[in-house]
Amino acid sequence: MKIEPNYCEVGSALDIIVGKWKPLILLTLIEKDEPVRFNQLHKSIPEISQKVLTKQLRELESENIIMRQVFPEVPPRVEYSMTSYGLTLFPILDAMHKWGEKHQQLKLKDEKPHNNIM
Amino acid sequence: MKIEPNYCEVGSALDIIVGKWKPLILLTLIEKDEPVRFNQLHKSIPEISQKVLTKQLRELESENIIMRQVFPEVPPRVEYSMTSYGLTLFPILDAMHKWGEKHQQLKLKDEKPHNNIM
DNA sequence: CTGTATCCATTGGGATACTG
DNA sequence: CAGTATCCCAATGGATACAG
Repeated sequence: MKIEPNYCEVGSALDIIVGKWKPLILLTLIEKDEPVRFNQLHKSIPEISQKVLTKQLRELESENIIMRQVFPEVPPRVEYSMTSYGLTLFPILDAMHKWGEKHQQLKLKDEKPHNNIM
Repeated sequence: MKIEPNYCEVGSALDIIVGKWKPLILLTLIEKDEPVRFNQLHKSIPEISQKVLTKQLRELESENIIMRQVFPEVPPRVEYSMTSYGLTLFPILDAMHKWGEKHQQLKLKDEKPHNNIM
């Protein structure tokens, strides 16, 4: 284990990923593997409000994790996609995903069968 | 890439790690590799207030990521250590650390040499 | 030494309505 | 379609003082 807390860089990755919907946004973009329109993104994650979706996209964009392409058409079209730099985050997302899967399964296993009356 | 956004578990890992000082706390405990007293922890991370340190420790403990051992002595002694479950987070922290290192170095490279007058 | 208890400022995110 | 603009709330974290 060669991690030096006093020279810790974990924060920089975390800062980028953290945001209630950012992992989901990133995973969606990674999975589709092609530019995705704003509205598609919103449909993939309906629980998020437009304001927040826009904000998190802007933040990811400003970190150069995702790309925003505007097509001067009517109606307007804006497409988002991962940058190659953004894709370097994949090992992190993947590690978290794998961990989460296991963790979540354990949680489910621990749950009592729902045979309680009432 | 086998990540399904609609069945996304990334959040569960993230929820545990997120907290302004949690990564640092975890890395410290992992690095020392032995029980660490509250005060030692505080000295390792002096910028954190007692209140917040306590709170983040409590949260990690309630997720079973770290262990809290109280020794009924005077003056009181309380030692914290990683649980074996907590250690399963290591691949995630490690992935983030490696990414951060690279990322940070790039940032440093991009900086201008500080030879500007004033 | 290892905490609580208060009080406070900032932020993140949600609901809703409006716009080019 | 792809956003802004407001208003609002809850949660996070910081400063400080106190306690067993």
